[in-house]
Amino acid sequence: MTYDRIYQVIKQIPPGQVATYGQIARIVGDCSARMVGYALAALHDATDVPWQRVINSQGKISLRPDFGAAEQQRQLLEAEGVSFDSYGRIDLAIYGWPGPLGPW
DNA sequence: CTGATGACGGTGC
DNA sequence: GGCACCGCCATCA
Repeated sequence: MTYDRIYQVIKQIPPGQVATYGQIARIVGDCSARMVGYALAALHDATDVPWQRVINSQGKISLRPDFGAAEQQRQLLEAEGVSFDSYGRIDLAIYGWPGPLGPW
């Protein structure tokens, strides 16, 4: 699985923190954020990957509300202590994942 | 094998 | 700050 690399990085995201697609792509070594997004799109409900902690550079959920996953994602993050603003965005300056090794 | 598509990012206007 | 275009690579028809 080519996405395994991406999943491994996402699994390293600690609770209460979120990471952007670009962040993941950068850590993995692949600059193509699309791969990260597509990797998550291939996920299923029963997965060990905390996909809810992966958001776009805007700090928002890219998923359309059609699937209802966005709502689930928001609830999961709120349960971890991540706060959403009135725009439904996350403050990356606070909850942004610094990286697997710490402050980058 | 070719073409189109997709949970995006960055840059330019 | 928002919108348009390009690139990037795996997957599907």
